[in-house]
Amino acid sequence: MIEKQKITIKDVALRAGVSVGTVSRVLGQNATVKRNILERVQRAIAELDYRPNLAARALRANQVNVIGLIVPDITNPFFAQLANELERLASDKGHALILSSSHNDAAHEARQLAAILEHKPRAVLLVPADDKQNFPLPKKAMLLALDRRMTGTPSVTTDQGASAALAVEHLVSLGHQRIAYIGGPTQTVNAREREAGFLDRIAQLQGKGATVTAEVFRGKFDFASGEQIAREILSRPEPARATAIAAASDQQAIGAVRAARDMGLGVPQDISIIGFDDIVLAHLIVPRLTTIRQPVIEMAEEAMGRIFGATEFENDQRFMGELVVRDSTASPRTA
Amino acid sequence: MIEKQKITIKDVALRAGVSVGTVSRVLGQNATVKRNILERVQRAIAELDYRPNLAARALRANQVNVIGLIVPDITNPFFAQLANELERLASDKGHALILSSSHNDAAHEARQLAAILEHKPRAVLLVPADDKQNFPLPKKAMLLALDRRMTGTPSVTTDQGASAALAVEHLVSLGHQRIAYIGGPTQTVNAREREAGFLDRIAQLQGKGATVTAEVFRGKFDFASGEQIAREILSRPEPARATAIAAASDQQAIGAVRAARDMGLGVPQDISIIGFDDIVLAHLIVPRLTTIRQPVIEMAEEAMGRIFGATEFENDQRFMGELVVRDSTASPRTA
DNA sequence: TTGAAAGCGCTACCAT
DNA sequence: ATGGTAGCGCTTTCAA
Repeated sequence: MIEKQKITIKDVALRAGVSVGTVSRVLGQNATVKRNILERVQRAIAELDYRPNLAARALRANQVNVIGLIVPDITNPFFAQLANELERLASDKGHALILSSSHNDAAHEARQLAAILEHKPRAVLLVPADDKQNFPLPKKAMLLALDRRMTGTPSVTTDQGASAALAVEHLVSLGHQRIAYIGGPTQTVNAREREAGFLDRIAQLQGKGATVTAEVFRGKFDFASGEQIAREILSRPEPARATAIAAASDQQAIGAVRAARDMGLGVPQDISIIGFDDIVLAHLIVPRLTTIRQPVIEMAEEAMGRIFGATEFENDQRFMGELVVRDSTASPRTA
Repeated sequence: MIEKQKITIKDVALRAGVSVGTVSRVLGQNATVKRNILERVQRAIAELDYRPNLAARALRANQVNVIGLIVPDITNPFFAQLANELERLASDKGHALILSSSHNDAAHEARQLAAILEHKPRAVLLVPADDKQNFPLPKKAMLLALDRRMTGTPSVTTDQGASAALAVEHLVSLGHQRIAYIGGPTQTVNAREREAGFLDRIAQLQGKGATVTAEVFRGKFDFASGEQIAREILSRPEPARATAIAAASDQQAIGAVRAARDMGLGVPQDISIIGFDDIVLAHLIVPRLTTIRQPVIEMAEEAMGRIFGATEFENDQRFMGELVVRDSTASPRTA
């Protein structure tokens, strides 16, 4: 144990033979300080191993080098990856990341946000549980919705509908005509937008004379939901059964793969399965999962770029998803 | 946008017709305040919706209601689950969680720790990348090693060796005699302790006349490492090939399952595979993974219990792992 | 039991 | 360009 930090700006000023104001100026950006004084102060700082007291700065500036992040569930691999990228970028900028989970509960989320706001963060990144904000927006602290849009708040997201349409195109190009869609909880915008985008594209193709049909099932975004719903889908008698399952998340898709295997069905021989997100696990499971990739890194960089003002973008920035074809989709046997 | 918070203790004092000192006393624990005054102040607080300024408190107390958490990698499902539990418990106690990732880099970890310490957290929980601490310990801030032991620092961990031995017992009881062990990176204590515990139990059984043997391979804790090493193990000609693979992490084990399947080998018919950790995914993959569960929730509760002083434990608290038998292990065909 | 006031460490303003 | 100093909001003495 070394002894507690107690070196203040005063000690530095004393050693450098200048006033505290001068030391503060050296510390700050716009150092209008003479060269020799500057060096003297910097030497004193180094020699004393002086670290500025963040609490004092926070009190003075009413702002602290912290970024808040609220995700629905950090054990969701997609959000873990997002948090990972954000932490890395924040750390590069000398900012700490305060993490909390809303568990997809809007009331809890509001409480978490209020708690984080009391720490006077530079900004708060929120993956909203509900797209209709149910809390007063902070004036000074910057709030940015991430991955899911929220009314009245700027956002950085993937275009859910257009991305989901890619799944339709892939399956149809493979020859699938009966598709089951496993949607997410309808209170999340993303679940709704993905579903709408999916169905719209189906309808569009039908309008062009295609014989494709889609049936919608809904659950949560997690593994268990996907497994359970897929079991229901696959227990139908063969001729009427869907030949492909499109899921609103990779977790659901992985659950669906498990259900198929449990029921003795081969993926993709007996049933094609496509996910959404492209979590790391997607290319590690058996079979490797075809999915729609959300550009996590780009989204994280865009969000941080906005916070640190390096960029001046429109309020709602949407990225495009990308189809990643792997081994869980193929043409239906009867095609 | 509502307007910025500006209600201070002064406003409350004014409205309640008391001094700021009295308001502060009401706010604190040991409120030696007359009943009617107390109520008056509390009413003023409620009416004004006063929230104490955390930065000012932090400056005064040199301490803030924040818990630091440094994990090697938040995208590792085990650490995500740990972070999730910790965040929940911290939130219950009115503390925020500052998260950062060391990426298993001791130097980076030291920097992250220093950065977090500057925020004057109530405590820092560390899953150390290296068991030999390479940074000065803070005096006042409480440092607690979690999941992995570290010399000179109190810790809350699972007994790695004894838990790994459970895997040996399970496989041997199934009749396996040639076992391959996929270890983790030897710079982490847990990898070493698991491996040592595993091999010690093997040696012990050999001493009793058992014909069991183990061969050790080493990689990282991740999916890819497990897959790659399993591929090597399984590419040996059949008679000499191991009939069971024990991995140092569930991620490795899942990678191994993928390798086996890719090579046309059935799990557990052709090869038994057992993991370590019991991440959520373990019971969702195909086949459901037999593994050794680490008691994440208990560990998180123990850690938080110590931080909040509810408990007075020995310096190094070790929990026992638990064998969870699922579908990825069976008797070898030749047994 | 309550009020008054010092002071935590820092930044920014006003003098010089 | 530099020094001196007020004051951010709070807790905790010290008096009364």
